Amino acid sequence: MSIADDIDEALKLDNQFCFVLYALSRKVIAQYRPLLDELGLTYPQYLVMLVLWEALPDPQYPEGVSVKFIGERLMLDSGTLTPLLKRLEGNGLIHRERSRHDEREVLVRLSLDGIELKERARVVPLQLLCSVNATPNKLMELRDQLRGLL
Amino acid sequence: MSIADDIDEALKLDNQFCFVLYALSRKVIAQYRPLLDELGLTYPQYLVMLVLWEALPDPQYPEGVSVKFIGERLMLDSGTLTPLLKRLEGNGLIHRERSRHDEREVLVRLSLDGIELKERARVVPLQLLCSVNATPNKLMELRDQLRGLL
DNA sequence: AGAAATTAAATTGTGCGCAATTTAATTTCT
DNA sequence: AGAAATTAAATTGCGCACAATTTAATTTCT
Repeated sequence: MSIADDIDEALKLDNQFCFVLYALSRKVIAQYRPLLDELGLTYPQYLVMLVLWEALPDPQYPEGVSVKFIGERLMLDSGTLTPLLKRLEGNGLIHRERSRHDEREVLVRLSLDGIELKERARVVPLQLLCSVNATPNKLMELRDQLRGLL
Repeated sequence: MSIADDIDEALKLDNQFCFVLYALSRKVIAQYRPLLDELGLTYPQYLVMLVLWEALPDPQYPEGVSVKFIGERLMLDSGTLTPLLKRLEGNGLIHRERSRHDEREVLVRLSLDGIELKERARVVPLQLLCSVNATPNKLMELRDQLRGLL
């Protein structure tokens, strides 16, 4: 087995870590789709709602959280988030307004509908678990290993 | 710890397997970007080239491979592939033409530039490995575990 | 205080992904 | 053979991702 052969092997699709990651990520998101359709959310919108449901009860953010805050949690920039947040606002799930303390920031808060949606979203994680071909413990173990690469 | 608390835990961003998958997939693709920029390819275009470099020397496909074949390897449909292949054709890396045997099919072949590009792409897998924070063996192990979920 | 640098969002433009539909060719029935 | 069903790509439309730029507000220097 020569070095040239090693390089040829590395160029094969099935040997590529990143392709498996890319394909599996799309596959699992596809498994979320029917569940999130019920809530009227896309997967990235669902992630934003998770951030808001988790942070906004916290008295640390009485006026809402900034776009920057959401972007840091999800590793997304304003080019992705601004139009996404406008859609969530258009669907009545959130409010957006400029911060009074720092006019550069836009603060995002949940609307009543947005707060209520959390109850309907509670079934999603367990439902999804059923459609994945692995035990919860195995998934947690894999999750922790993958997180180490982030 | 009540069941309601378990559900609240499951709704937290950091506990979600899928978010880690989604974020890591984007992060690793971002690490490919500077390398692929050198080749004038996006990551999905690189994957198509990998399929072609791997399949087209095979005498089983003397006339090229169909869009369907590429789509099955990459788990992508014609809605994604048709415009992507048109861009690769526009950049002179591939040829596309209707099959004579079955006019429904479009056969994709490598151009001379497309064949030559493989030599320049040979450095990519090793270069990428250097930018990932894990040993090759660890990555192979993770890859095999993730592939089990595909 | 006033210029320069930094920061937060928004905007613009390109390229995916994917659902849904359309078009055209081939295969399967009867 | 001819209708019906199936198949392969293409097309249409929407929503991300992300690079690059712009706009406006705040902070840092001197």
